[in-house]
Amino acid sequence: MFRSIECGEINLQHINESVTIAGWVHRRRDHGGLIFIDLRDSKGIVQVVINPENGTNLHSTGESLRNEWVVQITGTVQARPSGTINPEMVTGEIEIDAKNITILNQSETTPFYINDDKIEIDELLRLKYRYLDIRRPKMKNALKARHKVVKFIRDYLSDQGFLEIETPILIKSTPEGARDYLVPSRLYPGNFYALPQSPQQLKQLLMVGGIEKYFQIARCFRDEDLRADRQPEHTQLDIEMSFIDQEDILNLIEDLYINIVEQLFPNKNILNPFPRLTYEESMSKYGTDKPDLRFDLSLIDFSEIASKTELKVFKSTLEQNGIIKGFTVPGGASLSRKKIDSLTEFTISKGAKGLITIAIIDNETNNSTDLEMSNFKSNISKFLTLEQLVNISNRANAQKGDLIVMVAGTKKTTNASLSALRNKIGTELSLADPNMLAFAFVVDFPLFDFNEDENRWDATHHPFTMPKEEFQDSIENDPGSVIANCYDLVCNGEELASGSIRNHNFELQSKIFNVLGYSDDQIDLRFGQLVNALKYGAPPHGGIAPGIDRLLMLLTDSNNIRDVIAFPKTQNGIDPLFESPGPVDTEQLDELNIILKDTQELKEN
RNA sequence: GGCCCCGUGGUGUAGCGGUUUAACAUACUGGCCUGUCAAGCCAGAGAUCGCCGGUUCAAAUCCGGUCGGGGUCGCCA
Repeated sequence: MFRSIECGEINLQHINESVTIAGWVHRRRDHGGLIFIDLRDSKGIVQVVINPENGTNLHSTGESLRNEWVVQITGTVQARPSGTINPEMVTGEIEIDAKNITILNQSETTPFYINDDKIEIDELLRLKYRYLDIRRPKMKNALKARHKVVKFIRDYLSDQGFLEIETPILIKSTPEGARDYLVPSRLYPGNFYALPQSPQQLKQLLMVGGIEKYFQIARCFRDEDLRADRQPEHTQLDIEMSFIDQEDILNLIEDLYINIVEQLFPNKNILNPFPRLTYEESMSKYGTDKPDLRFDLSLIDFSEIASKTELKVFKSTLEQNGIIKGFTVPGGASLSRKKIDSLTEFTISKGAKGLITIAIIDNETNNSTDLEMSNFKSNISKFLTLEQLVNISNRANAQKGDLIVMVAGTKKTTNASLSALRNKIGTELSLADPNMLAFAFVVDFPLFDFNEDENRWDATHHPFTMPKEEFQDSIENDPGSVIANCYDLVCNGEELASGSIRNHNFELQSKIFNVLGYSDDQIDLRFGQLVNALKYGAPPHGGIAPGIDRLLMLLTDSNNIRDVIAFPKTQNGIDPLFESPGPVDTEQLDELNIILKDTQELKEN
């Protein structure tokens, strides 16, 4: 027996018991006589006292100990003398009177503090020594939380009759959407496997296979540029069900997520039930399909009022089919000139041409509720009449002391920049309750998206999404108008899940492929297996795929995805611990029939 | 590929043209110390300031390039 109990579990009930514990030296306090060791294992920390009266050898071993050495200690649990109880520690009422210490392993001085995670360490260093980083409470807690969530999901779905089924990691490249990671085939020179971007087609094939309720904690691979919330391999809860409609899936996810939060993260608040808004509503009210609903600041369309002014910006925007939108920042009139400038700069960086601001000053010269010219401080006030300014503030529902911000431009950039500005202001004015998880469903996405660059229709979600029944006749003659049985789960401005009801009918699926401009050969090459399967009694089915990493980010208050992944990659796709990707032996390449381009040439490209 | 921010002892920061032999905290090494818990006190070692080039009498400090990290736009069905 290596140990009889774990450090964090010892309490007053164990007084006078002899225990053997093992762990890492978290901290050492050497008083010359008494030596205190805080010993840490995965369950917690306990104080060990090394008393010189218990033997010279024991004491000199105690003196030699250093942080992060691994030791096994046998001793007696005793109550701490009065006045020395540490209320900050879970085990602060007791300590271990050491009788024997065995050094199991020594440690070099670690490259960063293990026993203090208040100091932010350079992330590259943390990743290079990830095994040490994981010893720190923040990472350990994130990984524990992750385990709990995944276990909860497995139990929950399993109880409801879902089967967890693994799908291959080596599949075929279906060049569309994200860039595939490729794996060369040894047995078939010149041919490649691809790592799945998601098990999409496989889970639909499982439905044709009669599984009816499938899930998987699935790894998904996409060779695209990374962000704070994106990794080249991320984990999805992949779900697919047969004989269900959209409501069944939304209800399932809503209930699952409410239970995860309520049972595992009771300090978090949620909106119950989850608000549902259509894509159209979300875009018009928040300028995005993944709104942060922890605060209001909803967008207002000023195009109508703007059309009645002589302001050049407004006129030219409207002439070019653009829009004028904005929102009211409560109390924003007191923001400094410098602050306003930085918000303007931010908005421009998100694609806007500029930012119009109208502050409604609460001045002493005008005590009445009626506003006069002196109440308006704005970069456009000299181009507008008092009546127009009052109309705008009425439309914006703005009071004295508030600030109205506006952007004029194309629908796309106006919404995008205002949405980003809304999030920024929400954060900076602390409008969002940090313990709130504002889950919401966004539904009724368009089926197709016009790709201006390539002058063709793209699938908004993916090509297997089913259009709503009432739009099925317009698929070919008015693709842009077609609304899909497609839905997202969003939370605090993050997209957490995406799903749809799929086409189980071969003819309908073919029509959609036609609109997307696929030739029969392309359909056969990329989707042949799925399209064929639809011909053999495919049941009505649909599903959803929530991102596990992003959910964990929100649940653990992490601000990037790497903090909830044990061994993540940097923004450039590097693993600093393994130094991957790395070169391979010529023999390995030979077996794969691969010849590298000249290294000089590789560098230049 | 574009834009923005960052790079100074092991770690986290300060210094932002000239008494700086680059400062502080902490970690580290040694000594003292029997009730600490971020133990304390004393002493010591440790960075040519990511790299290259330029401006200057003088560069950690200014400029250009480059490498690395982060954020973001493009991209991510």
